[in-house]
Amino acid sequence: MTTRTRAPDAGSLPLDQIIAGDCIDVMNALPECSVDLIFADPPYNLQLKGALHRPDNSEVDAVTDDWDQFASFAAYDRFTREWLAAARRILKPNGAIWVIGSYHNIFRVGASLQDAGYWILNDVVWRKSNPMPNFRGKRLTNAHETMIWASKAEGAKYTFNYEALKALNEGLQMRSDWVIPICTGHERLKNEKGDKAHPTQKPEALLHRVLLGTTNEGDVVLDPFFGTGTTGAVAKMLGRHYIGIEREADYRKVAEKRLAKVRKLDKSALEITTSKRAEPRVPFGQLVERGLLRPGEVLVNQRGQAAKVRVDGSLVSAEHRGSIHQVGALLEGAPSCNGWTYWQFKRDGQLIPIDILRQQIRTEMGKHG
Amino acid sequence: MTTRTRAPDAGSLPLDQIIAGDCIDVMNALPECSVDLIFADPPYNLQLKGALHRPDNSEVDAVTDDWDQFASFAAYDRFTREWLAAARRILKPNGAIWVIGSYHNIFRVGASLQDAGYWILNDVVWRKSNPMPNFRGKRLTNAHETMIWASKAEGAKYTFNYEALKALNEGLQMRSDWVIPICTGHERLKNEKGDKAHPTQKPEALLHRVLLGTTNEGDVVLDPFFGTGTTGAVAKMLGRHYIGIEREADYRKVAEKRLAKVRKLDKSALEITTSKRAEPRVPFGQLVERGLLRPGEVLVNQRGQAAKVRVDGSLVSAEHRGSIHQVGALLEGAPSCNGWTYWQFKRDGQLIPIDILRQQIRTEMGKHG
DNA sequence: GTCTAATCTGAATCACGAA
DNA sequence: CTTCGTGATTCAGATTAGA
Repeated sequence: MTTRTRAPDAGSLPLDQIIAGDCIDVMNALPECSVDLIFADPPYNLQLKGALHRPDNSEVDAVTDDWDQFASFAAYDRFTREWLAAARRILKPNGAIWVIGSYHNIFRVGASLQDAGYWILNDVVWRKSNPMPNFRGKRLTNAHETMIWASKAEGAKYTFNYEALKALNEGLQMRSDWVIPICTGHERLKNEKGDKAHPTQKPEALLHRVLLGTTNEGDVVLDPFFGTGTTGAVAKMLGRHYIGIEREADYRKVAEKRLAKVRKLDKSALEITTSKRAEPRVPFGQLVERGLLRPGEVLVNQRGQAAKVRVDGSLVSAEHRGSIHQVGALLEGAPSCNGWTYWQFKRDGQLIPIDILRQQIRTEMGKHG
Repeated sequence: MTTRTRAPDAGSLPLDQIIAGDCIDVMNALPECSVDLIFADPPYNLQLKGALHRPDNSEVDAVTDDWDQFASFAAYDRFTREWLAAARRILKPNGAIWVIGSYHNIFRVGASLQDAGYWILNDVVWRKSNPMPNFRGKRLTNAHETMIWASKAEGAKYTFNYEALKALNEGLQMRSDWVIPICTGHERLKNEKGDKAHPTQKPEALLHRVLLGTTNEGDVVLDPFFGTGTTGAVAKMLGRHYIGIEREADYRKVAEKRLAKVRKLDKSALEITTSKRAEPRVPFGQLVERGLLRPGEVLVNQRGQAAKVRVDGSLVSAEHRGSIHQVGALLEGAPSCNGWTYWQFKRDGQLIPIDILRQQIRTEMGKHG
């Protein structure tokens, strides 16, 4: 494995290498119809303004790198259309592309994909199990990113390993929403100073699922925004060839080092057993939203004390207000209380524990909560 | 409640009604800057080809209605830009919009929203607990739809009931991924023949969360693609005004019947948990004026550092002077500090947070109007 | 060493009213 | 329009420090 310092001659394919340079120039120098899959994590164009502090006054280390700065939506669109066109030229007729983004850029990317002639197969939601909260309480926690999976054209015979993904999902068809933690801990690459080497390193689990599901062993996977090489690392591990393109020398250096350590897995090791998930948490408010309890309805405890359900899923008793757990604890003078087993509601003259309703919701959610 | 057969005169706002007609014409006839929220479920432009059968050979009842047919992406974009512009004109400056869609149309809608000057606040994923499987095994189960929440412009003061949504999620910040079942069972409206009255009826739980989180009681909510009136039903229940626009007489008829049955929830059920931000401001000096704290009295922080209260409500420590917030920030070397939660005073040997005194004043203010 | 508590951090379009 | 002061606001998980 070596890093090339200039684009390769047309006709040859620089397998398992990182190529230095602008991805549009480099892709334009590669032979057409030669690549099986492209995975792209382009700049998101975040348009951040001032600094942001956590409630404890620490400062959030935001993405303020030059490569994420664009003068306007029009400039971002131009850039997007150019790299998407270059990518489409080098894709084999039955090749496919994945692009990941957030609400800042993904709508522009998706529209440009369609305009360029790609055919969208699915959009996939990466649901983060541990996202950064919204510290100021001004919006919803931005807890997901979106990936678009598209074939080169309508009617193309793209690769889809249906059974492999089904096995990965405990025998159930793989859905379009994937729960995966963000990249932290040992997996997160550090530079010499001990800081994160790249501000937006993606988890290997994400690429694992993408490559397992939409490429075959020996396929060529190209990543035009290679960064620290997650795509290459997972490709190598899974026995796929990779081609990385990266402008920044610092990122290339980290990626080279990373890739040198990766070994291809043997087939038996690729089969993973997934641990059984804990029962999904059901917020009490969902019973109200779903009409299982009416706002204004009265719950009672064992001693006959009553509390009224409010429209936001909080309770009000004669003296207290709060969650089902808080009001229960206050009525009992206890430090805590499991509201699910504490409260009952009335149906047809019968008192029924509200936990019955939670079980009902969990059944509906199946394994996908 | 009556159905109007033509657009209303400019200047008047037809509250709690369903208006017959094309949504662009009708919106253009409404007064500008008059609506608090728009919820839109536009045609998805599904581009379905042949019939689809389940493994048991039964046929899937697909969306093949005329209103979902567009000649091209360009035609769909034209339509989208027009209704988004009409919608933006009638929005109040601090109004907001929600649009729901799937990967077929949502990228075009999102890009058009941004181009029209709307400012995206979040994209929200509706994760279906019970989606239709992919019968052919050719793609991932399409298990979600995407909603975009956007303000009329960057910097606008949109409505966001942070604490109410947090309560609905049992005390945790509401995330951008919502697990809600699709609309089935008794909630799913049927026509005279017993078939579903509308092919894409949305669940009330979805609208419950949207309206609770981003409107206030008495707000005006407009739905330009009203269908069978889910937006109106939830709005009425939650004490919001609705305006529905719908072209198809069959849908209007079903919606009229549905809305006639809906009752507004009673006042106590409608109360939501509110943010401290909404509470009246209490200057620290009032504690001194009212004799809750004596001038000369000493406050201490967690680390035992002291500061003396002066007659004008300012503090003096060994090295700093200023407001409770300024002295706290200086002692911590922090960019800011909430003095109310930072300082404590002593009573009967006990250390008590000064915020208790502010709450006391607020309670008194409440009693006196 | 072992268990517990404190600390740190992640693609973030993150305040607002008075003067 | 800008400037200024008040004061509201976080979840999961990994790592480090302490008992």
